[in-house]
Amino acid sequence: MVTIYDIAQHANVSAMTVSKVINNTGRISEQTRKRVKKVMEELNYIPNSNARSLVLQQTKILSLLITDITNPFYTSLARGAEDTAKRLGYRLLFGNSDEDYLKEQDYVDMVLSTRVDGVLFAPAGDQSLKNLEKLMAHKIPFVILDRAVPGIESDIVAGDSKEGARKLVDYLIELGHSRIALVNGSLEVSTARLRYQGYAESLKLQGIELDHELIIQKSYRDYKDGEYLNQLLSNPSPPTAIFAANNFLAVGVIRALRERGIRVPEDMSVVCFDDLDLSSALDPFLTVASQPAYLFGAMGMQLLVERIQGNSTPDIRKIILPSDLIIRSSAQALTSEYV
Amino acid sequence: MVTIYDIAQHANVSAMTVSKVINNTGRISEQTRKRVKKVMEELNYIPNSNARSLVLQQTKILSLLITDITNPFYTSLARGAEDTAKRLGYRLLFGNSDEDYLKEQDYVDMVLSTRVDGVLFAPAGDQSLKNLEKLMAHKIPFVILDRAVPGIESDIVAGDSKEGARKLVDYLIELGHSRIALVNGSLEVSTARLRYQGYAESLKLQGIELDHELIIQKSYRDYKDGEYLNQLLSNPSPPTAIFAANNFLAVGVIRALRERGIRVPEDMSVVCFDDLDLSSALDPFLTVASQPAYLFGAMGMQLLVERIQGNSTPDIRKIILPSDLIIRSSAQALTSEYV
DNA sequence: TTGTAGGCGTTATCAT
DNA sequence: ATGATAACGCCTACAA
Repeated sequence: MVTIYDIAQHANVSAMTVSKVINNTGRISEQTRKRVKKVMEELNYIPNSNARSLVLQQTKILSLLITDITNPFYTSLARGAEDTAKRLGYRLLFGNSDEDYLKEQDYVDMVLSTRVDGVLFAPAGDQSLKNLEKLMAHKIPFVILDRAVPGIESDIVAGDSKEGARKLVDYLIELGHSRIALVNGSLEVSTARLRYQGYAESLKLQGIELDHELIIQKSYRDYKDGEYLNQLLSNPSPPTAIFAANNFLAVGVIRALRERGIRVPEDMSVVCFDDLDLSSALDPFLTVASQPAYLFGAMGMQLLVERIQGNSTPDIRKIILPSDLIIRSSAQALTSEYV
Repeated sequence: MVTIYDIAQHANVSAMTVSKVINNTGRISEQTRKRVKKVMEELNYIPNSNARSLVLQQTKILSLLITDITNPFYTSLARGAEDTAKRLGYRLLFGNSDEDYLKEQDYVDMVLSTRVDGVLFAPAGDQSLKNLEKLMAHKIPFVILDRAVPGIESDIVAGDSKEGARKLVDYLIELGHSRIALVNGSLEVSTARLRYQGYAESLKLQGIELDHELIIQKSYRDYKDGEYLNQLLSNPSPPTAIFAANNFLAVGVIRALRERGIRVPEDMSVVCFDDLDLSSALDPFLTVASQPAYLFGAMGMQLLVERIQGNSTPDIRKIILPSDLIIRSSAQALTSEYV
């Protein structure tokens, strides 16, 4: 491998001079600068950033931890993070936790050994607490994305889950629904709790009693199996609408409904959190509370880098991004016969 | 930061002994091993992989370069790559080229300075040649994904684009279509060329003359604007079916058709390469040639690591993965009135 | 079984 | 304007 010494030798200067040319630091004559640059070209020299990291005590590597790149929400988020990282001169290390805080832990160890300059962290859930604490113990700056973790005070970019849920449920109520089921993520996850709260508040404000029989807990990733629908449907007074707490769950719900011969929205209205991007472009069907996923990543990355580079320690910043109610056709007014 | 020396000191041994404990190398008494491990725990020691990389001359970092993580095809591919990399003990550096070989070049430079052990490379197109050559010049092993690049002989995992295209067009012909348009990617990209060839061959075998007026060139990413449809539709003998060379293009085609009040499949049949995953789960609409995207990533990663770790230099391996014709409802038989 | 010396490629500091 | 030296944290080779 060609090193800085090779360049130095070929250019008849010291390694130090080469280093200065590379980093535009210190004073060197235009003449030698030219000569050195020429040699670097000829020898195809590329500085070894590991060696650099070692002495500089910074890697210019950031890491992005999400639960599943396969979910369009995180996919856009990742894109925002990557674009911004690149723009700011950072490389991006990447990992999926699969909503599993143990996988997350492995990843945190990886990240620590890499000595990344910071982490963009979309936690699996409350159990991520110890993983985050580990990061703190090692003084690795991080910004939390999407899900707050009780016990952790840090910069965060999240959506307004409660408000979004409220909009969705309000909308269903406007359409005349009162038996509204909630297919939710695990309550170990802040967004699921908030979406539940929004759901409950909305019902309460409209004077609709909350029926725990209409509430299902899943993991955000468990969308294949629609078994839980049986519980909902066998209810003496079954729901006429379902609020799915995220896009995956909604897809699962709709598929399961169709398997049972239940049409959406004719027989059952369905709404959810998070959009489906391409799907929605193809077929504007799902009524959703859409979150600006790209911004989550982009702003999170921005905050992270600011914190890393900030000489002072500014106050903790919490950015709450609103969601948009996008009304399409998966929910419809309850026809009088059902009322 | 706590280093190997701190551990050594606290455990009353030399740094070397600690190193041996960490790497399970050389012989050390169970007693000191225990003691050292205990100290490492207490001090929260995590080895610095940069320092390690420097002396070992390997980083245990691989990189994945794709054109757009936002495309479900690459998203699944990325997932396969990540899972496999993790399983094999590698970290993954990540980048989007946006079908732009200049962005790709930036990324290659990044990758070189990181001294990654290898690269999983989904090229933007034929112009990626020089980027690949740069990798070769620096002796960085790589595996090409999805798109072959003329002039480069390397391990590759790709789909059978020609065959897939043929299946799709054969299917359309079976349905009675003969005026079949092709909305293709740039011919600077191997898959676009092969899909064109498959299209042409299929037509020829069925005795249908190829009409260049029915062929559109786009970039695989240009799917927003449906302007090109006008050319197709104003044809004196307009197409009754459209073969879109990838999922993005298909979405663009369908949206543009709908904007013009043209129904799919009633007024126009549409098929394409690559599936839409979640979309298709929600609404099995598009008839596609589906490629095993996850496998592209997983197998590619496997090949890459084998090449990196392989003591010998085995022959170049070319893996061609078949695509599946998935018949749904976006294409239908041509009714007699149009024949 | 354990330790010493030297080096991986770079840069900060301080001379010259 | 340029260079010598030491250091970043770790590991290989060799010695004890």
